[in-house]
Amino acid sequence: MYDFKKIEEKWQNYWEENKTFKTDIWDFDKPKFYALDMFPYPSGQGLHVGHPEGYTATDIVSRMKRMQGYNVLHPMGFDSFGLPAEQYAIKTGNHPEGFTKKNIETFKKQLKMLGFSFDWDREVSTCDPSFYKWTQWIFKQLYKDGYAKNIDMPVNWCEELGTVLANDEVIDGKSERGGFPVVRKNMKQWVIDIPRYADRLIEGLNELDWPESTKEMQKNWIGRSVGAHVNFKVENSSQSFVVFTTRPDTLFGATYCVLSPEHELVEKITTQECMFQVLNYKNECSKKSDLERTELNKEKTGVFTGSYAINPVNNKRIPIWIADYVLATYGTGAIMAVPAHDDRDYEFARKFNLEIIPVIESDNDYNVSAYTGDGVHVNSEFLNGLDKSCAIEKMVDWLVENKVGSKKVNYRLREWIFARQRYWGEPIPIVHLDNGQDVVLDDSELPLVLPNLSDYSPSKTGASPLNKAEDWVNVEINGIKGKRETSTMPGSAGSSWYFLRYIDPHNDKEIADRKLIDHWMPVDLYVGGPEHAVGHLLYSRFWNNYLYDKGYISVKEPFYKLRHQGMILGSNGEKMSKSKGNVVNPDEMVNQYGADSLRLYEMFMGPLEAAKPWDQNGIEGSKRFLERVWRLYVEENKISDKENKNLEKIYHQTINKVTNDFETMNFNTAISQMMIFINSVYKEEVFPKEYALNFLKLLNPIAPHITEELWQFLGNEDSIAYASWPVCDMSKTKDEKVLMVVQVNGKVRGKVEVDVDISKEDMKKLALEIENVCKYVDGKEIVKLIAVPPKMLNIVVK
RNA sequence: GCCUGAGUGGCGAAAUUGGUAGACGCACAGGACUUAAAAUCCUGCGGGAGUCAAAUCCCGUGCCGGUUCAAGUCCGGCCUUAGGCACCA
Repeated sequence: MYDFKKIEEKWQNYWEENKTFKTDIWDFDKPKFYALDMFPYPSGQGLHVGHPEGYTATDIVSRMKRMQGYNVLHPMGFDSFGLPAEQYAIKTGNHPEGFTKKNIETFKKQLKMLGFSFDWDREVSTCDPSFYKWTQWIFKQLYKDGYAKNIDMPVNWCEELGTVLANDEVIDGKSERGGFPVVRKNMKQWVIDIPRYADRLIEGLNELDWPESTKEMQKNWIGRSVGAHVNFKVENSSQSFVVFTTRPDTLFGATYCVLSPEHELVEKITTQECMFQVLNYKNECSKKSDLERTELNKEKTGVFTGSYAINPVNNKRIPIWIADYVLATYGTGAIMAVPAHDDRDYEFARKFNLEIIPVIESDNDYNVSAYTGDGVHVNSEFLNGLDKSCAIEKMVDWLVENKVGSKKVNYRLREWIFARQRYWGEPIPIVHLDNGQDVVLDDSELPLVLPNLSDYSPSKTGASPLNKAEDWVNVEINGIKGKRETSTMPGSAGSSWYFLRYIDPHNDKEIADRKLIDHWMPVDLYVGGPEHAVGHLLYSRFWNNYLYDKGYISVKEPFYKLRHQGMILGSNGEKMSKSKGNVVNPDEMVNQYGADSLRLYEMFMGPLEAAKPWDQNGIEGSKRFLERVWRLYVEENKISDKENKNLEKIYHQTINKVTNDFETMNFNTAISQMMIFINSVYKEEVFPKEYALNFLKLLNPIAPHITEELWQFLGNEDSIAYASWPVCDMSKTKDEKVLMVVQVNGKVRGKVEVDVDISKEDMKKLALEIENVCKYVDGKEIVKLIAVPPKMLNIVVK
């Protein structure tokens, strides 16, 4: 009987005791393979069934690579700073560390129960001071190089959470965690200047084996757009402002300008008569949250400043408005409006009766809409007759010549807001001295460890809970008093470089030994959810590129090959949630069917990246297959030293398909091939021992416990984990006879078994011996014969 | 609105370069074994026509059209759906 409980416990203990999966990190003789999972946040709920999906995928590849002679680094750790632990602390008054540690223990137990071949000696945890020492150290480098800055800026403020949020933590104007409203607020903030790496981060994508959709998402998130700056003078004033436009060629069609309400010039240029309404409008806008701004996006609003700008290209006098459809944070916070060729400007112009001048030829009705298509320029003096790209080029030349503008690239990507007003995060190693200077801590003072608190709750004013630790906050450096920075780093800090730490997790001199980094980076395979497509994966790439530039790493890009696992849905096809009662618990599944069955089922469900509904019968079917394998080996008495020619072909085909499918991560089809193989063996009297042994190796990456047990049952003393991967003899995968399909005019009319090396003439001859084929050919003229020897012959008749 | 994917039996899904659509599994039905049940094994399983049974024929990969001897696969135009972005000038 297949007693999975006994078997799984036995082998998990064996692996642990023998340190079977410990990586010999300094062994550079074998080729290396670094297989990485996105490490989990150790929540109080424990693992859900989605976790083992991605982890099994990397585990399969890792186990195969080990058998193929690679030195494999396959680590696991915990992204352990974060909000739930902090909220637990606020509620109970207990330190979040205890809660986090307990959760990590639960996670580890669950991960071990699933039989993953992690090297647990390399475990890292981002909240561990010996780890965050180096997070702080990297921050320090960024600070010294001017990438980390403490500046006054509008931020996403969440009142409920009492902290600022990064752009990717705000969804539809609400916080990603909790769904609380988020407003814009000006605050002194730590930011990291990621836009300076924007071009690098776009270019780097080219060399990566990543899903195209993820690359596309990153490109869109960075949002590079090429255009021009144009300088507009304010009439009867010494003031001027710069606008950013991607369409400098439409400058002759600019009929007004718009400044964002937050633009610094607004008060300076507004006339006395307009001042009241302008200030009023400004005030209204400042009160709007992001959510309201997007909700109100149906109707454009704005007010006239009373002033006029001079269009540099034709000295035309055009009104200056302010409107919140122009964003303060993008470009220069000011635009030239070309209502004839831009939908937003058109809408605004129609509402406020502003002039619309077409400068691109079309038969568009400007009473109905703007024309945003391409065409030849008109009403544009020296641009008339030119197409878009020529006109842009010529206009930019003109702007430069006349010193009123220049070419300019803008990015949608904003600075990375790198501070949270929270307790449970890495302290920022900065002291603000009373003399106004900021000082970064000396390396010898790292890690700067979090102080204990009795009350972890944030203050409503936005001050970090760390302010309450007065002994910790107040310091003196060289006789000058000062206060420590009290905001902490965001969750994405530690996760932006943890993959480097696995390489040398106990090193207290540097991030990791340089020789080890050189050997082991980049990560060869990285698997995680698509929800990290922009946040984590962009930040990590940025830090890695930066550390490369600093000479600490030898590769620019950290993750060579990336794959996402799709979400496992409830059996009703909806997202699993407690309220819907469709949650599947992995502990229960392991308890009922075993880890091997769960792993097998999750890999058999469908393509890794697809969203798939859970089917309770499916996991039973997977267990049934493992039981079938078990009986074949233990009860059927077919295994012997005899040969069996009948199995030769399918055996080699199976090695070939499983190896290729594991490599390309098509696990579902690899499994179906193994099922086909086992079905064939059942039909035979003799199962050659060599085949039996090698099949276990193929199945081992997916179902490691049962295969270890059967491996031992067949007389082996060592673990199967390092047995050499079977090699396929391609010459034996070919058939001698194949089924030839005979078509007449593209429709299948007959089938006949033929030799693989059949000639075209013989194909025709055999085809015309088939009665049903003759029925369609007789009495007609054969126009053409299309042969794909030996598989298919199509007879075209008239 | 824009950018990515995806749409194939009752269900999850297969299908190198265009070349037998539905492998493998689930569910279901019938049978064998059993006093009986479970387990296991065998058989069938897209729809329709046809037949005692078969042979055989027609239709069928979201919809409409096209290219081709041949289209799930390529091209054009839609529809639906998932994810991402969204007043980014």
